[in-house]
Amino acid sequence: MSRDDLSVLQQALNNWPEPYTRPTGSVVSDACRRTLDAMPHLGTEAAGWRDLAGLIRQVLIIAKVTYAGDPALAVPAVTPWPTSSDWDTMHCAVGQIVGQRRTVRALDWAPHGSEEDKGPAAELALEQVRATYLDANPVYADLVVADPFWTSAHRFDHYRGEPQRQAARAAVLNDGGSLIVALPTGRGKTAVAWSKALLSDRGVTIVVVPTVVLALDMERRTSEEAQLRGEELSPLGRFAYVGSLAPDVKKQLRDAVREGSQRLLYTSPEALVTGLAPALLACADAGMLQQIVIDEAHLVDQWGTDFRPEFQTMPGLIREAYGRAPEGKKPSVLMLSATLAQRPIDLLTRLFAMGDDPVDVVWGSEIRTEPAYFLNSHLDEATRVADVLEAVSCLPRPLILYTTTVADAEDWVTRLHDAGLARVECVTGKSKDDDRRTVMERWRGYQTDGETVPTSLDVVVGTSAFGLGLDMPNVRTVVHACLPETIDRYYQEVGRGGRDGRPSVAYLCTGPNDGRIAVSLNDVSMIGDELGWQRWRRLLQSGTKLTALRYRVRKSTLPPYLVEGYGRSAQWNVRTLILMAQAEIIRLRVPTFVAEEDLTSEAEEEARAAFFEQIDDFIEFELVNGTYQSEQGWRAALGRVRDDVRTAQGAALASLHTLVKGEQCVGRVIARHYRVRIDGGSLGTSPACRGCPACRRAPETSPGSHPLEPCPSLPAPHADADPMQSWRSGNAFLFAWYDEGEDISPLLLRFAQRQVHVFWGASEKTTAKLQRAVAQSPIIHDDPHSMMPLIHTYAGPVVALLSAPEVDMAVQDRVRLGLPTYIVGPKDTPDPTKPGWMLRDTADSALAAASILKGL
DNA sequence: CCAAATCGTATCGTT
Repeated sequence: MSRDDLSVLQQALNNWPEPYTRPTGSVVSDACRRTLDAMPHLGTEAAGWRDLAGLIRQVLIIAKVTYAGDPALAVPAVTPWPTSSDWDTMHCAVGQIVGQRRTVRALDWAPHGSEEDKGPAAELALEQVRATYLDANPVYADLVVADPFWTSAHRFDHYRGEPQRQAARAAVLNDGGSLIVALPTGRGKTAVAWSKALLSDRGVTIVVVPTVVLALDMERRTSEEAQLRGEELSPLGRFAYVGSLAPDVKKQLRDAVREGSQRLLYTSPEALVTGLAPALLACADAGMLQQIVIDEAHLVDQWGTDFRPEFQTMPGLIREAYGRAPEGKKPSVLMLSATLAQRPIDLLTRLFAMGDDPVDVVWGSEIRTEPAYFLNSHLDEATRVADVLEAVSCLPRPLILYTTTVADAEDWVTRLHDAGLARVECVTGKSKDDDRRTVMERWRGYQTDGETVPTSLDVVVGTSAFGLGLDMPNVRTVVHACLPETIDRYYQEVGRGGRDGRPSVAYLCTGPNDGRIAVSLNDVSMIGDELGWQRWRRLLQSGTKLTALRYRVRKSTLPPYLVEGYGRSAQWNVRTLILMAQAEIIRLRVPTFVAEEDLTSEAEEEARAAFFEQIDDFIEFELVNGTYQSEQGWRAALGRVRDDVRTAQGAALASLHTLVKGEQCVGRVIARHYRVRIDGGSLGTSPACRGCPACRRAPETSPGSHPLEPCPSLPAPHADADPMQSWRSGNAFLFAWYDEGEDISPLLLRFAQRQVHVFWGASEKTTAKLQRAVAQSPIIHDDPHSMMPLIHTYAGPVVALLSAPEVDMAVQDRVRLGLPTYIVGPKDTPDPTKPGWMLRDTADSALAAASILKGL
């Protein structure tokens, strides 16, 4: 990708200050392209000497690591180009000035941290930074062959690895249950979320995303997909329901959801529980609500508790929809995230359990292998500033500089400008939507519509506002000039680098005041015992009891200790109820209008009008059990929730302090945070580390950057999941035998039609044919040669096709475990457990294929 | 008093 870097760039340098056009067909790196984009603006507001020096340095190192040798470029030695001492600070060596030019060579440089400046650790540090410049595409592990349903839904021939395969299977097999899927970024979770919708020809899938930008981005992708398949997935051709839409468009979208013709719709939690709620319920009533997807599901915990409560009132609406949907047409709930730790898993498991079934988890969690970590902590702010400036100057672009506060981000932009870096902009929560979009386009060098534009930014300084849904694969460096308040935030921000699978650098450089800011942000504001109890009593007293366990209360209810309502009081009531829902004292529900009996139609109309007038102020819940009555029990339960939150938050900050010390491997500390326990089982995340201070000091102890790929197991189907059960007459297996030469495809088809999804031992051609025949029912091809064939573990029904008159070991094991199995084999298959006997004579359930076909 | 973002609907009926 960098073949012509040096010749092209040298030409451009020779031409300067005259404009230069790169020959068509030349192949240059991203860094070279950026240099060419910057050069005409050198000396103006748009490009400074340090921008050019940083980019030229990057081009030289790319050439060095890609082709070896010690390449040089002849660079103008006149203002505004860097002076000799400027090049020095940029870790570049210069030659004598000849004819107003001098040669420049790049020297290796790595952020210096706790490891020795010399010796093997320092050498490793340089090597790990060098790897970031290597201009070569990563070698991916073998692709996994697609299941027939995956090909049918998406036309993909392969999965992006084992975790995606298991996630996709679980999502499509999920029938009215709640499922949490941990899948790393870049493993194609969008396709996983779409499968159910694209496989069927009816039903509505609502995808809840945290921001409008994401909703619009996904709308674009969905439109493209719909166009490509020539299918109408929305009567309006719209897929995002956001506040800024015109009222009539919103109405049409609601109507489309109501009648079930909107196949896919992206929206926010707020819109879901307000504007869309009635349409959603009507859709569920009609049995057309197929699936609700919660994208970035960790935010239910991270944002739901004290920032955007709708993330946690949302399950109330979903539960309502679930309850109303006819039996057999219950909506499935799919929660997706790349970064799930114990606390969010616990919370999602509690809040999103519908009906009596527990929430299932498919654990494909992986640690990113791209970053090499560098750490440094300064006791003095001035040295930190100098250190960060050096890192931002010398590390490869595109680069993100994270701070915690908005003021720091803005200060850094000024500081970098003053230092000669002009291709720098800032994105914080204060930035306007337009500005954010412009920054992305100028930084990436192409617009949302794919149109290429010149790059005019290499560095973005941001707070945590910069990142959600960030679509930029080739970020090479992430620098933190702060101490993030949780390891989740740190890991998420580090993970913005190296999305293309190529190495990146993560440099965490803390200063003296960072600890204080981190602690204050780490503290989640929750209502206390005393005030909470008073609020709860008052809510209950002034509320309406709707049924034995169900209440409607008003958010605006004032607690006894307040005489005047200020805006925040209502918020605290909601927070109190949210905390109680976390404590499982109550379950939140959505306010619904129920007409009283024996009312005249006018009176009912009036009641309805009054209800909708106040609906914003209403919140409904049901009591999970009677413990609310005891103040002691209430306090204890809420205390536990608060403790849980505080403990989790505290641990998430403590992990970061552990990191900063540099004594433990960064990859291991992160992996440890993403290890969870559920139902007594433990779900681990394999540690991985391309490099960090601890591993550089003791490389022999490093977990290395090739972790085991996870192969999550599929959840067991919930009750009554085998519609063929009667054919096994209570036994684990049915033996369906056929005569020599008999065509068994009608039998397999019958199994598929009766909702058996997993086929083992059949050829890919056979299962693909089955999928075409049943179309909407997912067919899973269980490959005997895959890492973990389903036949060994899957607790749902499996059709096992014998290739010879002989029961394979895997099938025997399955039968021994008592797992539901339909063995299809030749008539003369012997019983492996009774020498001399035929299976058709010994099996409790054995039938000829022909008689099964007749009976079905 | 340190960061993060979103949002306003609805209606009838019965084996």
